[in-house]
Amino acid sequence: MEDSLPQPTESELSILRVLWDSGACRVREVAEALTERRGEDVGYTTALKLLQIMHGKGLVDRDESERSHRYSAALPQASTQRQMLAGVTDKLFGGATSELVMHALSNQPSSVEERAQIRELLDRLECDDTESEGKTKQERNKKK
Amino acid sequence: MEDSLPQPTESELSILRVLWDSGACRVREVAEALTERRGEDVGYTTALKLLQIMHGKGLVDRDESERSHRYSAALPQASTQRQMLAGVTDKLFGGATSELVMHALSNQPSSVEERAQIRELLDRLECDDTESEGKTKQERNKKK
DNA sequence: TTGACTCTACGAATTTATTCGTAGATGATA
DNA sequence: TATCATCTACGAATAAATTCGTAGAGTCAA
Repeated sequence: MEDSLPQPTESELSILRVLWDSGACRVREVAEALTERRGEDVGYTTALKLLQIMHGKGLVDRDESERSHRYSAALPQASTQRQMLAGVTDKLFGGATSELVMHALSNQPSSVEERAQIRELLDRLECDDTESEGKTKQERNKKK
Repeated sequence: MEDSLPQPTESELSILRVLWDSGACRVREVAEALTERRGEDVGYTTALKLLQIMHGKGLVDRDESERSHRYSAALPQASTQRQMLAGVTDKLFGGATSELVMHALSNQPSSVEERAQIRELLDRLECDDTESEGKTKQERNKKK
């Protein structure tokens, strides 16, 4: 257990990205950021309504201590990325992470530095596997 | 240019997966496969309607030579995976492929063999970069 | 040729997501 | 106090995705 909130919709995700980038925001700031990021105007009440819905779902926290409320993402970016990425891996690759990874690498350009970083991570993962020799993968992944 | 069809919706994607796995299918087969894959019953006419819509969008081809039509995916699986993965990379990681890759690897277990395969791919990509030394990345990626 | 069965087509109900207008409260200020 | 700007709340219009019912045609066999 850790999150288990509803998956954000497309628009909700774009709002979360604003909040992750900028920290707690007022409605006006969110509406302006959205307007800037898409080319198109996003009305004030549109942003407000979305934030209210997201608050209802628990996706954002709300600080009501001032008249203009401040909203912030309820979950850290990494945790949402993980949850949604797992969904994509399932829906698009039948759960095969390595397929997803290889597709991503083959189809989108990467720099030498990025690849080096990925190799490092792979090495670290190799280590983890070695350390826990003798345990099954299930045991290793058990959280508690 | 290569595909440029509308992105399949969630249900449409689940139908495409049936077609990719099984090749050309009749409506009945699709409906049954869907019913099996989700735990829940998917009505015959539901599958039919979806396939008709997808045919309208160009997502599937239809062979009408027999009374019960046969549907097949219009695009290969890999090409759809690439297109949708690019979308996810944008929406979830602001376009940073390497971030997506590292998240995927850190958060979902992988086997030694899979990691070896990924390293191989990374090496191959390294080669490509070396071969085209002196050219800018843009030049290298230019298609024609 | 009648009846049971299966198929396509299509309209329509339902659900979910998105956008926006309006009402009423609050606060600053002339 | 009257006016203006800004805020929240909320209903409702719109759009998109999903599900299903029914009509009508083709096929087969008794």
